[in-house]
Amino acid sequence: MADIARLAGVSTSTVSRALSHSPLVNQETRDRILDLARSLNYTINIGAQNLRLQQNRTVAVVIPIEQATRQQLSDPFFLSMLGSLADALSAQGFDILVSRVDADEVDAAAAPFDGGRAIGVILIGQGRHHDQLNKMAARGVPFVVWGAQLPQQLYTTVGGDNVTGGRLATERLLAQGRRRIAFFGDTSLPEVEQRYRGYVEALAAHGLSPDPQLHVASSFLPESGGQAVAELARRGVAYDALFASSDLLAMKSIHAMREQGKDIPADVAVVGYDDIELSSYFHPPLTTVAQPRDVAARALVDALLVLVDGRSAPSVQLPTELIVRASA
Amino acid sequence: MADIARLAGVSTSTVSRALSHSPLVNQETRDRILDLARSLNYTINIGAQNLRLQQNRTVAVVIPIEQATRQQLSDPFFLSMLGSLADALSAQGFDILVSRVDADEVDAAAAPFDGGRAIGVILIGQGRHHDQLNKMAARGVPFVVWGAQLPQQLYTTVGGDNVTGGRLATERLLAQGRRRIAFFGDTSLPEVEQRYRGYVEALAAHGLSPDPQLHVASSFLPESGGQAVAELARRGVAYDALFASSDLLAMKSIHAMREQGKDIPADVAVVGYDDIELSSYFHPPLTTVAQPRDVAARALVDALLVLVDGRSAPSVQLPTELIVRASA
DNA sequence: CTGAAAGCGCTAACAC
DNA sequence: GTGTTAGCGCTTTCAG
Repeated sequence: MADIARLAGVSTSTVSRALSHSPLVNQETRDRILDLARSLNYTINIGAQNLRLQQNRTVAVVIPIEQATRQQLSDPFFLSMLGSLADALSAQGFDILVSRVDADEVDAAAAPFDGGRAIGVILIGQGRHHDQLNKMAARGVPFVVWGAQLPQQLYTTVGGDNVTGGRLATERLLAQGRRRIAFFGDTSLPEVEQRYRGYVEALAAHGLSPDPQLHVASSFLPESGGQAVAELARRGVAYDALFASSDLLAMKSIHAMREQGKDIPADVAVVGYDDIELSSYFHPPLTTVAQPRDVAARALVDALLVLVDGRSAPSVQLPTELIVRASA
Repeated sequence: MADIARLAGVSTSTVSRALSHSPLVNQETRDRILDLARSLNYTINIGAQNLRLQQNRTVAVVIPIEQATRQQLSDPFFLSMLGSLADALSAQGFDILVSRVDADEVDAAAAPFDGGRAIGVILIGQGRHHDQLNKMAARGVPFVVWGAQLPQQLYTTVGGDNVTGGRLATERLLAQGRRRIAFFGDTSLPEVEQRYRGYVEALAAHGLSPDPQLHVASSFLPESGGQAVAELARRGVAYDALFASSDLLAMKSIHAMREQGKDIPADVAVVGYDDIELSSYFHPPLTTVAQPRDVAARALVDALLVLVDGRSAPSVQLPTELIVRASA
């Protein structure tokens, strides 16, 4: 900026004003300065500007990962949520700082805020440490999380209606005459737990009670699907349907079942969760519960901005929809 | 920091030194200050620190998208590359600023650097505007791109060996006795063009010349696979194999062909490209060309750091590998 | 319409 | 071992 000032024969104040299109500065001077800036590929140093203005147009997007299992950022659902968030945030002129934290230390997600790097944090996924998030909220970190709404929650969540989602999925399978419905999913995660609740509700509505033998607490590991299918085989339990807590898990499980010679959906009908893009191209095309990613992303951003504004933002539960395809 | 200084009864200099674990400051004072900082959830304001230190630990990761088609950030390959980059950059202590630019204005990728937000830029995908990238390089923007190496290139690329990849894929199909091999891909993209070259080379080695009727310049649109398959049908061309320039495209195409009653691989053998995670779970499991994402991510980061250091970084071409599965 | 000066939060000589 | 001071790049009163 000093360079430009010198070249234009004005002070840095004038350059600053010109660059911010202040009407105070002479039209001609302004044009000269803007031209100069353009030709030098000059851009305002945002760090310094932020410092001076005490403002910030950066939002941190944080993804909790299972450190223990060294899981890669790989579930297409999370990734596409990131894409939708990128859209929503860019549209509002925010920069996006992406980071990952250990799912067992989600409170580390506050770092970009504490360090003044971001005005707030969006967490894609809630992990199992509700208490850590509550503490973060208590000490005033503005953040919202994509996840389930829990009792005594001090923070704002945006999430799908997991109970209904689980119920819809299970009802679909029941409607097809299936009675031995396996459930794959780690119920220590609140979202999965709620989907499981929907599953139990649907069973109950048909006078059935869940068979614990049919529940495999498969985690989000690379090999999870295969392992879960193998586990059922080891237990020697019969099943004619599967409700998997994510599409990725459903696809891996279908692959494993196919290797056991099972036909999908004839032998085992399958419903997944998330409606990732590839679900419709999978074979058989996957029946699944759709979560509205774009709406969710906008809701997350809106809620965060409300929080940053010092107001309180209510949690949002978005409707889920059963997408019926060939797998069930 | 001033608050802590006051509470600790010292000057901000001492606080600054204590926080950076300087041995200059008295052990006892230091512990008192660190405790205080912890209890206040204080973290250094990195913006201010960067300003003062004239340093920066942020790298911009930029993804070119086809604005015209409003394409979402959806190809799992790009997303998982982002994941690998996040790993590689975090490991080196860098923050990641993610943004998307219009593929027709890739030079906008320089913005985070120009604005002092990032020390350099990693572009995931090269787009079709080689010239814009060359100009960016010429004016000293430190950046590396995941993409193809081109003649007269002033910038650094890291990419797979696309020609070999294309050759391997095509050879596999030829080895299975296929002779009418369709190629789906937008050859205006350098990487795809090179894969096409490998395809042509492999054909030539078998005394075949490429039939232009078999080439569909399908873009990376959501519906691309279906459209490409429909286009072949419209042209009335017979084919017994398909080489798709991405796994996503391959999967969509397989889905479309299956709807036409074709059996994969009996009627049409298919090879994809990228080896995304779901390829092995697809039905049939996809034969594809693997690109080493983790190695690539590390190479991209390493090259960028060399550039930031003011040295010049050679382009890197990583080996590709044919992963044989059931689809071909 | 423009410039001088102060200060955002931080660090590093330099002094003591 | 600690404090004083200046300054990173920017904006904005306040004076002209």
